Amino acid sequence: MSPIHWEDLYPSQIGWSNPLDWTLRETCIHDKWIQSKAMSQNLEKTPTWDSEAGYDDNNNNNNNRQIVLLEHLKPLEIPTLSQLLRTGGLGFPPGTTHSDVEHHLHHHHQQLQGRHLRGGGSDSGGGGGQSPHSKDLEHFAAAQRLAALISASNMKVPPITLPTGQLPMPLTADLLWRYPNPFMPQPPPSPLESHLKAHLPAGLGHDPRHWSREDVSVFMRYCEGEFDLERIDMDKFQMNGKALCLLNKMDLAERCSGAGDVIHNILQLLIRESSGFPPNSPLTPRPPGLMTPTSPAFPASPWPLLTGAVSSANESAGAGATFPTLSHLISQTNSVTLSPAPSIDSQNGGSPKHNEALAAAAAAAAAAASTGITSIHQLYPNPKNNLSSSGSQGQGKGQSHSHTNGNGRAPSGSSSHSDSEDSAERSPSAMSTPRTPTGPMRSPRDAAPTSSTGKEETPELNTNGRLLWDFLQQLLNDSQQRYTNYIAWKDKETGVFKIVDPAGLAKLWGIQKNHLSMNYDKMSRALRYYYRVNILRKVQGERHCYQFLRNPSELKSIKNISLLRQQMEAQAAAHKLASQQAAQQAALHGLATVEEGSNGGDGDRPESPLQGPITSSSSYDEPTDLSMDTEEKRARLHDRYKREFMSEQRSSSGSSAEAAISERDREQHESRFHYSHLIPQVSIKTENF
DNA sequence: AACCCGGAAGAGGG
DNA sequence: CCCCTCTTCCGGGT
Repeated sequence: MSPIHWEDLYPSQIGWSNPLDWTLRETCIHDKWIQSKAMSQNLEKTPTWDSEAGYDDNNNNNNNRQIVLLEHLKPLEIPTLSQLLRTGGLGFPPGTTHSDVEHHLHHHHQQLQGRHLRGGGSDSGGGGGQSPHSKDLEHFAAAQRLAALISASNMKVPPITLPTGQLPMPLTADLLWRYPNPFMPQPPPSPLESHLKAHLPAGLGHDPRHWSREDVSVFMRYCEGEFDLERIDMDKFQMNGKALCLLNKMDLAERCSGAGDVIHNILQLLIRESSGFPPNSPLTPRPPGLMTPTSPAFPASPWPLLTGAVSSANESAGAGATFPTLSHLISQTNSVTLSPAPSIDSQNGGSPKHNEALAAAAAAAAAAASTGITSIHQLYPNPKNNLSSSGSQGQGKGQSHSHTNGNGRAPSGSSSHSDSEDSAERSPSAMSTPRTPTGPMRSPRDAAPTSSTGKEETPELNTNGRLLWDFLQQLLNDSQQRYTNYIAWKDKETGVFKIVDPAGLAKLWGIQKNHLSMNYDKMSRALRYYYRVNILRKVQGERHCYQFLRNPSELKSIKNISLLRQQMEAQAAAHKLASQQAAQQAALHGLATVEEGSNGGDGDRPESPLQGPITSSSSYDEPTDLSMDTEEKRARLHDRYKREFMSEQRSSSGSSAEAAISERDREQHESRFHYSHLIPQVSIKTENF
């Protein structure tokens, strides 16, 4: 049918190189070739990769070429690997496992090469695709097509740095394996796991991340003996469990060549095993799996997180090579419904057994995934020995009380943290997986009726960390204080926080937004945009210190910031007029505004503040004004003011509604979340600097 | 040098 | 197509 005979094209264009080494173009050709054979009925259409469109290559800093995060995964459109395996979609008999496929591919690749070398390649033209040979190819192709499908969908995968040379294929089988399918159910605990658990030397906790240095030694010795490993140089393992867990396969291999693999796998098993189901991440619970660092098949964490988690910050390091994974931060707006089974999921559909298994698997995967993360973050945030002096403080507060004015249920508004959590947990991610007791969300706070149930009428925005302020809030209010090495409250009451690690935080943000070239400069620009809407302000004189001017609930209830901005600016305009008049008067009196000027021009609006900054309604003037160029800005404000006014009029209740909202908000939240000290706080400059 | 600051343009998603 | 929220650059200041 097709004028082009891919059969002919295939071998000549691609040759018989290792599919894992194919270039984009080769992959494309291959795909088409395969397509021409209509080999797979399960896969509707093969995406073409004839362009580099799939890559974010237009960037100047092309060292950031990447394949994107798994953000907008559309599960139902993508057959999962397991599904394909089940249905034979890959050409493998049902029951074939992930690693089976891998082995199969490898094995046959070798055979293919051999055959080709022996001249067998020629049969591609005549075989019509049914020879064992082409069958083999189909297997390759299937894997690749799956990969292509995955990438073709909006699915985003962890950022990876690609070599600068020729373009690699979009998602080679290799990649596919490395970045396991998110929906691939985690296998049940293997016998090995059980064995491990049962046979660990006494005194060794099951969670390696909690091991002390001595524990690590004990463990290494144990492994040495138990698994008959070559001798391990203990000097190279003078570290605690957390550190040990941060070593990736390669790190381990360096330290104990032969045993590295084994050690790594064991650790991964243990981690997975021991970390039941950590609480949801502060941010978007992400689809399970994709980044599970504990994937049995590829224990090497997909995100090289482990490697550089610590130093990441400083190393402007190329691309995503090093930094803690934010996988759990990755949004899942479209929270992945356990992809595979449209038919299967839902509470009572299909065989309960299968259902259960799926759910469990998903949960397990999720757990596993967050596990890795947790481990990472745990390394940082250790509340004890951490710089996060403020962090610990925040922890106590944020976590337990500080907000819980209504005992019992977590007021959605009270603490930002509960907020975040709230948003995270209530997210549709409820996906097919019913909230089983083992669900990803069983944490202390969760024990209490989750706010998800009690979420008030206030339709709070569920931004899930996609907005910068939300992202920051969520990191700041992480119930486990995992990010205090990046950002921490200086004074939660007043909303003052410090970016401890600007570069690192920027990277996290970059990951979140999938702008891997994000840096502090850019991120801070975004922060600065918040000044004018009174979401943030800079704490004068202190580096990397900012202050939230609105509590999270308030923020969340703001439908869109621009509205807020308009509102603010309108107020500002009004206020400005007033203050100008006042100023004039003052000037007349010779009082002037010395105060204001002295304070770095920021004027901290000491004026209005009586009621606290948050008082959106009563307003205080705009932060902007400081930055403003009077004239111009004023004009602009006026403009906006008018516009806003009009729009308000239009929106019927207009100002009153708005006022109502802010007022309600204040009522609801202010009591639990005061920024009331704002003013003093702000004006206070931490001297030690 | 490392922060800050905002303007300008434009990307990208909704 | 518009709007919003950044992202990316940038020139300038501290």
